[in-house]
Amino acid sequence: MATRTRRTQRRTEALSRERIVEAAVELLDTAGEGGLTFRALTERLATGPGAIYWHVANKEELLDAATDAVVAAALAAERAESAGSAGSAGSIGPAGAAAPAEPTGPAEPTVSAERTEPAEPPNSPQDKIRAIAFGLFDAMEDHPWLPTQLALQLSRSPWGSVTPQIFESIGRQVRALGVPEGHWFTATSALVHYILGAAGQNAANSATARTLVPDVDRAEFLDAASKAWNELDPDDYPFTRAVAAQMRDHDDREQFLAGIDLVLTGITALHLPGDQGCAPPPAP
Amino acid sequence: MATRTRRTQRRTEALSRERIVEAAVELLDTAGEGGLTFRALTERLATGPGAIYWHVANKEELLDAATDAVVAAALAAERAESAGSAGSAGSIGPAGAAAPAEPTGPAEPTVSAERTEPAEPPNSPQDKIRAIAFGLFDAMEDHPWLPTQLALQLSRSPWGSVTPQIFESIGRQVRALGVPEGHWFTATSALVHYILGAAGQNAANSATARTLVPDVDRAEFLDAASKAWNELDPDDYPFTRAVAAQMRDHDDREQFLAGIDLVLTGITALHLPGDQGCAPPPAP
DNA sequence: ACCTGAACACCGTTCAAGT
DNA sequence: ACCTGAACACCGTTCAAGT
Repeated sequence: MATRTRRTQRRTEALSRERIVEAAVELLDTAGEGGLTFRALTERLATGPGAIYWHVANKEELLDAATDAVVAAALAAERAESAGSAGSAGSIGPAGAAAPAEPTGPAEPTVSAERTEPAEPPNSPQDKIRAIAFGLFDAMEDHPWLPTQLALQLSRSPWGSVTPQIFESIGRQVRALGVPEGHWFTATSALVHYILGAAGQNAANSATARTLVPDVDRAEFLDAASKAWNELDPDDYPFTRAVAAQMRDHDDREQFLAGIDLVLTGITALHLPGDQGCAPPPAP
Repeated sequence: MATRTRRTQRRTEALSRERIVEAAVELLDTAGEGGLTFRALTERLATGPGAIYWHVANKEELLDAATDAVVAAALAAERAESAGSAGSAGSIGPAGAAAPAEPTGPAEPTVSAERTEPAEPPNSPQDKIRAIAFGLFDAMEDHPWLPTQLALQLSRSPWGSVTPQIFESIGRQVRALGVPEGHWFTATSALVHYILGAAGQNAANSATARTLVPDVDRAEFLDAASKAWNELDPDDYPFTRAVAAQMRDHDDREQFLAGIDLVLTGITALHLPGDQGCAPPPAP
């Protein structure tokens, strides 16, 4: 709905891997995962399949490149936080996905009561981790195909090109946190897994909501999902049913943030026993 | 390599959804994700495609059912921990995947030094969470296609049939942990995301190792992957390079366990301030 | 109700041929 | 070096027809 620029591509501008990947991303955004076809691609680029195969080995590589580009843009946007230059973000990723200005700040602490953020220094490693996480979170909402492709690529070649990007971004902040080197891998892995999993799940919620009833608010969808959970067998699913209401009423970004803070707490509590070690003490 | 039973299927035994799903799992285990084809399936079951379509709506539903069955078997095996009955596990899942006896116990605490497990009561909620996690971990190693399909289904319909299964298993233990109800959803989500992500990544490592050089030990693969990380641009990937060695030498199960304990620590520290609140205090 | 199997539409990929 | 486009092999799915 958002992407409208550059329709009816003119046959000028020589073909290039970059242009192909760009077209692939637009096609994925517009027509969904099933919409990316070599035929659709050749039409949009006004060429034959052979031309595309000269720049790209196969469809898998094309999908990887598209995933790579979108993730890189999301991470670059976050990196340009306090600095002014937008880096190499531009072009790829529609709408405000790569907007370097404000990282769409985490939902304000509307939290019920108990968790009173203990006045962390702004721009702390924790803050930066949250910003990176929300950058990926937003990218997945803008590109509904991203979670799936990310998961596919992670399953296919876990040490491929995307993982190091995300790993590096988060890992630097884990290091800045003061975590001893022996625990870098574990701590970073935990954060990355949570972020990708939770952000992906949330994006899937939005996507499903959009698909089921294009115009409906996702709140209505969550309501329906919550009802579905409520109709599970009470003997087999007591917990899931009990949590159904909670799921319906939750705010995505708040929930996502709470999960990140949970992992962060685990990291600091387990690996930084000197610092202050424990949970943020309830303000006195 | 393991599955050998019931080859050259006889055309007796009426077709059923269950038999189709079973054949699909075997085909996936044997021939990989690309090997599951309606043509291969009809051959194996000695029917036509129409017969399959009478029992199953389409390929997507078939893949979902296969995923469902394997996950259910893994969770059932864990549930039969202290009890004797194996439940409805049987049949599906080759080799020792669904063996109800010992949950392949988490790697013994070979931990370097500092983390001295504070003598948790055996069969504690923590222990059960670890057992469930390792059950899924093992299932993913036995069925290399499982992480991918799990991720696909999660992206496709996050509140589908598999999620509640896993969510319920973990969630019950989160409740047993004493987490206040308001935090059930966050805590359970964090655990599930970490477990699926980390187990999947590990399974992908093993799978890639097997694919690249069928006979090589996965240690050699990790060595190669570690070298690949070491060849990344030192300016762009200082952290990832620094962690490469650590990745090479790690023990999967130990690393996986450490991550679970990290999230568990976060949960208890953040949500159980009364209990003892903090990280396992170094034994006096 | 359950199964058969030929047929259809579509897809990724190749390759001899052009410039 | 880069592009064309017809052709190939294969796949998921359908459906009229059988029992």
